[in-house]
Amino acid sequence: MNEPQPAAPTPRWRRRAEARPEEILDAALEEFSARGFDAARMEDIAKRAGLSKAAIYLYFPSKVALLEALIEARVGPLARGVQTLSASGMSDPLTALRMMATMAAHRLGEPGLLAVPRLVIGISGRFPEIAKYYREQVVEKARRALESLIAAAMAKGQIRRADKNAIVRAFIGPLFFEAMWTHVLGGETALNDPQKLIEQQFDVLLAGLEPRA
Amino acid sequence: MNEPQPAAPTPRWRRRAEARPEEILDAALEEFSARGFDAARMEDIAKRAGLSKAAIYLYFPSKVALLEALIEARVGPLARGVQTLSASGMSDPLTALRMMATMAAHRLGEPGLLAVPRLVIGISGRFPEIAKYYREQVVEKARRALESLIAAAMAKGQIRRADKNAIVRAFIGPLFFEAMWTHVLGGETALNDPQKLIEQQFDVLLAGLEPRA
Amino acid sequence: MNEPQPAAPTPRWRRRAEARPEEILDAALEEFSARGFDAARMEDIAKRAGLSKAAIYLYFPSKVALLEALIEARVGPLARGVQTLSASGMSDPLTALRMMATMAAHRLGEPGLLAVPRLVIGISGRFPEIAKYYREQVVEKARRALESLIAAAMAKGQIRRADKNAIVRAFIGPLFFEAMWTHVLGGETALNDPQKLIEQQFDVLLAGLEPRA
Amino acid sequence: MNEPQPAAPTPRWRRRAEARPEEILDAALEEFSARGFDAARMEDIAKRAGLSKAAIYLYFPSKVALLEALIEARVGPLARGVQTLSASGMSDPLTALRMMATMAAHRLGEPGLLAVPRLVIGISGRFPEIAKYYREQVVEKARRALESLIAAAMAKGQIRRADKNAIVRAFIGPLFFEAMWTHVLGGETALNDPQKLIEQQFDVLLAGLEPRA
DNA sequence: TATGAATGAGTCTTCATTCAT
DNA sequence: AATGAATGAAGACTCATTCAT
Repeated sequence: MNEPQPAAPTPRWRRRAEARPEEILDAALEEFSARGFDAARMEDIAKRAGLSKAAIYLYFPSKVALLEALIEARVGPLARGVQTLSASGMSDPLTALRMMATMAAHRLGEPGLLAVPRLVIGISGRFPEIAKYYREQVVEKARRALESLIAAAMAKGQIRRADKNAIVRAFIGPLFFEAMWTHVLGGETALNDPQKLIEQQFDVLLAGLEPRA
Repeated sequence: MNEPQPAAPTPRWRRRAEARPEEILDAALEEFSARGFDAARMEDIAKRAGLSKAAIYLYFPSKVALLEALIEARVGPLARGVQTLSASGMSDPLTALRMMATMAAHRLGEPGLLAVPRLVIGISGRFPEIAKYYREQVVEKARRALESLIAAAMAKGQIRRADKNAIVRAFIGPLFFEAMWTHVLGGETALNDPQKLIEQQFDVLLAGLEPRA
Repeated sequence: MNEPQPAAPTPRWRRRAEARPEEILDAALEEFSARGFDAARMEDIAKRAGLSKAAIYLYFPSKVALLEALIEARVGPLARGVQTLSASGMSDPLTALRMMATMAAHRLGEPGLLAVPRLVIGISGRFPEIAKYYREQVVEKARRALESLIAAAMAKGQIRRADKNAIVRAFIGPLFFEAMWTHVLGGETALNDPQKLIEQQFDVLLAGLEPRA
Repeated sequence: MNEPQPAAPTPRWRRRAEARPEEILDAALEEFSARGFDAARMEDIAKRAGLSKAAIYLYFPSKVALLEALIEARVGPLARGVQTLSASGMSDPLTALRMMATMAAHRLGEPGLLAVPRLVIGISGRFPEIAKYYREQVVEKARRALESLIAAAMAKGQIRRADKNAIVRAFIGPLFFEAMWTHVLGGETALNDPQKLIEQQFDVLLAGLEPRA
């Protein structure tokens, strides 16, 4: 008796249980975003995740731990995405850059796009470690990835030589600013037509980077 | 005898009392920045301002009111500064823009430069009204001021015609990003030589805006 | 085997939890009575109820809510009692009145008899709504019940016709005054022999109401 | 120059100053009545009396002292009034009683009539001493005065012999109840026609006290 | 006499966290 | 795995009272 459950069909409730941490993180992100880390209440997170307050502690030992897990969970995919993208674009870096910008522009419409960065900014005073972690794992990686593309583009003569660092900033900065403006400060602008937005932006940037005659 | 009391002596304690609100706001900004609005304790703010907890309530009726007063107090000068600057630069807009960029770059080194914006970002979820206020009073105004300068530069043929909105973003975005990177996320980069930083940046931007032959 | 669990065991702690609100109300009444609503401390109420301060808030959302719940809880039974009593005495109203007076006289000895009315009087300035509620639910109802009995007694010729309102006052007033005198102002008088007290009182009253020849 | 102000007319400000304590007591009574002793704020009392918070402490050393002074100030006249009244009515006690009832009935309309008693009731739990003082100085004295009158009326054969204590209660009780009902609990009744009210009441009472044939 | 400024002590209320079941 | 109940610790806010002027 008590034979091994053949091929372990993973009863539904178990799958649920396994999904729990993820659900909790989602709920936490929403609450943290809406209220800020300190004002967010564990009880609300629990309710949103469909659990009791106490149940969260079965998965995360504390509120801070929940925050850390949340950041970590959101950081991985992002970082990987950026790297894959840049790696795969090495053959034609300029096109790759343009595609990335286009993708970014399209995603600018998504609410919640900046949820994590905004959260990180909000807590950066209280948890510098987390801010540092985020910088290293996301911003720095993205920066490096972009730098590689730019370096490649220069090497191929697609753009003229200039300070790579400045170019990275010129590339990310405006997008970041636009996103902040829209999603954090509540402004409503050029986003109606993201495609146009990014073209204009890229125009200006690329015009400045055209290989000189 | 009984000469006119020269310029009203104003007993020391009174001057003190009049200076209080400002001292409190300073203390509040420091605490809010360090801990975030919710985690900051009124008692710490009071201590930092050299008062008792209760005394703060003689000047501000609540923690939120303190926050609002703080934002408001910091917003006025900033907005005014930007407008003055842009107004006075209308005769030679391109030079004005370059000067503004230079000034900004130099101030990038100041810690606390982003204290208010960071704070605003942190509370934007909980107090959208404040975020909106900041956007309208600071960011929007700055944006418009820059736009005027840019329009003037175009009109004078100093730079080629292009989407003004995009140019504004291209101007502000990189600086904002750099500041965020440095002061909020704890990165340490090009700031060693702000002069160089801004030159590179401006180079890239202006190259793209050179009037076409 | 496995007989039906007789009458659902309900673990002790659960029964405890269910009894909590009542225990808290008792404790609250005692503290409110002893100190007055404003001077009473939630912590003392909690201690008296055998809970932590915070636990009270699991059952009542605020101090005022606790007060309201308390009044409401004490009002129901009282009102019902009065009405039952008067209804059941309709066949011989005079006797019923005498019985009610006797009962009242006997209860005059109980300390805490006036706890709720005194509390209501004390807060009537600050919470007129509660005072009104108490008047309508208790005093008014009692008044009406007595009036019915008196009307019935008149109809039956047990007492002479006179202003019913005046008779009600003549009936309640002295008892109320005596109770106030004793329990609130700390006087100590005729209460030693409540039976005698009420007889004298009733004598005077009834003599005035004897049907005229 | 600077001659002696002839006959010291007591400069106006001084008279004001002398009137201060009384003004403060008035203000205190109003605030205490409206909010209850504990909820009343010294600042509000001061404002109502036209002084600064701190100035009150020039006249009364503490909030409790203010309360005590208030009670004491209101008690004196009342007690004296009652005694004068009863003393002067000894020649025709029954008429005196009727007059007193009439006066009481007329004053029933005054809001604030019960302000002090209500206040005393409200604080009786916290300051039994004050309650006792009020009982002894006011209620007890009134009681005794009434008892004298009643005794005199009996001696003169104006009313039949009965328990004096009961008669006093029968006399005061209904009036007290009516006043409480109206001014404290917010009911609105027979007060429209106080003359009628008291006649009915007296009718019932006196009918029971008519000398038996 | 009078007051604006200041504060210490206290109270309500909240919330992350624990625990018995 | 899950939760209803409970609490300790903490923080915003209030207010009687004091003091320098």
